Amino acid sequence: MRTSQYLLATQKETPAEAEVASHQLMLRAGMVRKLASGLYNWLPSGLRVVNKVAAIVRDEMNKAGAIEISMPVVQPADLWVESGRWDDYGPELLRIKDRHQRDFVLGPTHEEVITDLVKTEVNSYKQLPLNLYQIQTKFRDEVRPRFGIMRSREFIMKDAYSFHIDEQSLDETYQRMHQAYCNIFERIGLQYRPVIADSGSIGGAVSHEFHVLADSGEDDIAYSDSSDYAANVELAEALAVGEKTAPSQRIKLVDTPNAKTIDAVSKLLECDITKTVKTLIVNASEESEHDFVALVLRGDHSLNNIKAEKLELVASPLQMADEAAVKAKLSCDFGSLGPVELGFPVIVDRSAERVADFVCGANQDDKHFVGANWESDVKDYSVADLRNVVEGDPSPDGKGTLAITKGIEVGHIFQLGDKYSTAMNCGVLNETGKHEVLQMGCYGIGVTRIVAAAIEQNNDKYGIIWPTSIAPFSVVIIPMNMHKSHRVMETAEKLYKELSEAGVEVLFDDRKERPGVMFNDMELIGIPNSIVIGERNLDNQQVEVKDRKSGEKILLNIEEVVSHIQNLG
RNA sequence: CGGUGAGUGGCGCAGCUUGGUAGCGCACCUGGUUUGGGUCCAGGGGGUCGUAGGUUCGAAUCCUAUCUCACCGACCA
Repeated sequence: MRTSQYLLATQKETPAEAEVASHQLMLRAGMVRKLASGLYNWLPSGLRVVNKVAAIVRDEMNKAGAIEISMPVVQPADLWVESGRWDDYGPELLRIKDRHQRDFVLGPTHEEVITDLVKTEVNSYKQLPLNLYQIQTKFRDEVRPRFGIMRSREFIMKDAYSFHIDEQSLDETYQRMHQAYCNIFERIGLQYRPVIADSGSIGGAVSHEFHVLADSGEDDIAYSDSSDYAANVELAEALAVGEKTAPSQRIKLVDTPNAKTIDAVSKLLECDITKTVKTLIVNASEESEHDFVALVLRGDHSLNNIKAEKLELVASPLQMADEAAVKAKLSCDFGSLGPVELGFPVIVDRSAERVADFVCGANQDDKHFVGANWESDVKDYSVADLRNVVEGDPSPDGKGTLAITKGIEVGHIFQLGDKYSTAMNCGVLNETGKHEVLQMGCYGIGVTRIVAAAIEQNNDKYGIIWPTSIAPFSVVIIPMNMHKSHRVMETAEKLYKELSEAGVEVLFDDRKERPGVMFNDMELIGIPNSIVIGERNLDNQQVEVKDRKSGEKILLNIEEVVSHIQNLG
């Protein structure tokens, strides 16, 4: 491709709306242009990258035994009513009507359509397992589209759905998809982690997210420094920390005027914050005989809502108790609560339970207890994992300690079980001739999001540094003053022809621009290699080949260039 | 949905307080100049000042309504 016949569309200035690196660079490098909030045009360079990513995903999916199909973006509402998600999905689902006033949706995902398809096309267990996928545009009417391509409303996703006669078969395919995803991210060349995830509202039991590690990520991931363990912070199990010491003090009531927070109390009483506990009152579940449940954490730890609401005694969704209602019962404010003689169930975090001689609220305004102990002073309580993990906690798998990093979710795989197949009555005849509902798995990869994530992870002050696997071009020819020098032009044309014929994706910057302009544009776009041709080196029949990532330059004889570039992979 | 801020040539912005010929930089076009890291000079084209209404002799500027966008929050396969 010649730049003179291409739409390069680079720009010097960064549009004010772009916050994150990938968004800024994609705009400046001429990859995308915004059409409206969360909607983007893909320009030639951007589309080339999208297609590269899609090709790798497609190849690995095929290798893993999945079969490509294509389903419509517009879907009839009936199917969503049938699955129950017409009501459950909320405003993120864009609903439209056709000319006959029939309801349709723009597909944010395709569980309904695929389940309906398989229901009619697959009738026997002999046709299973089956894993179907598509690479296709999705639409989600995000509350707040942001970060450019990272969270747009329209995006390209690879979504696969597998169907099984039993859970064992589902698990086999799930493991195979897990491996295929690892292959994809490794082949693209990104730093990533598979993490144990919450299956969320899509339902199902087992689930992993695949995260590209980058500081601008929206999710927090806890991972072990010495094993493969990684989990979303929301889910990471928090083991007990701190030594369990024997009680050495008797409980004592002290005045703590105006000390309503853990910080204030520990400061006033001059005690370490890890020797305090805090008490949070939440609404109890309906099955419970009480109105409230007290959740007790060590002073420096924070409550994990997801863990809390999974407890039997706790109402789901989790709801903090109304302060007035608590005051009516205990006649004190939130700032003076403690687990001693509360009159409703007390659940203590594992780490809080290890603290002896602790400081806690006395359930009287402006009073706290010091030297309190579980066995002697609280007596009736249970212990559970309630808190968020923090950096330095022991890893739940027993190997190493946890660190926390930011990640960009680029893939998510689920074992759905029979949620959709039951709702939509999707089954086959089994070996005994009886109708059996299918087990399902679903596996998504954000193709366009990977493009943005790759930039987040690979850029410098000059621009994008594409991994070779997904670069829009493998090499660019940058001639110095070609329009003045016949020798330069001849060499450039020759190399362009030879590289093109060798099947190398080569860009030829034949614009009548100054060298600095070309260097800057090509570094911004992030092409992995450039061939600089100038009078200077032609005297020795040589050209310069420069690596975008390392900045290293080497001189090569002209006839060596093509094989050298090919060997770079 | 709540909070904050912004809408002026393709992009980045000034002008608004105190109403009176719509400006600057980048980009674009023409000519020259320069040529291994975003040259320099001269000339040129392009804007219903988000939209609608109002006040006024006169509105980018003041008032009202409305739309759009961004950031923070809530929410989220």
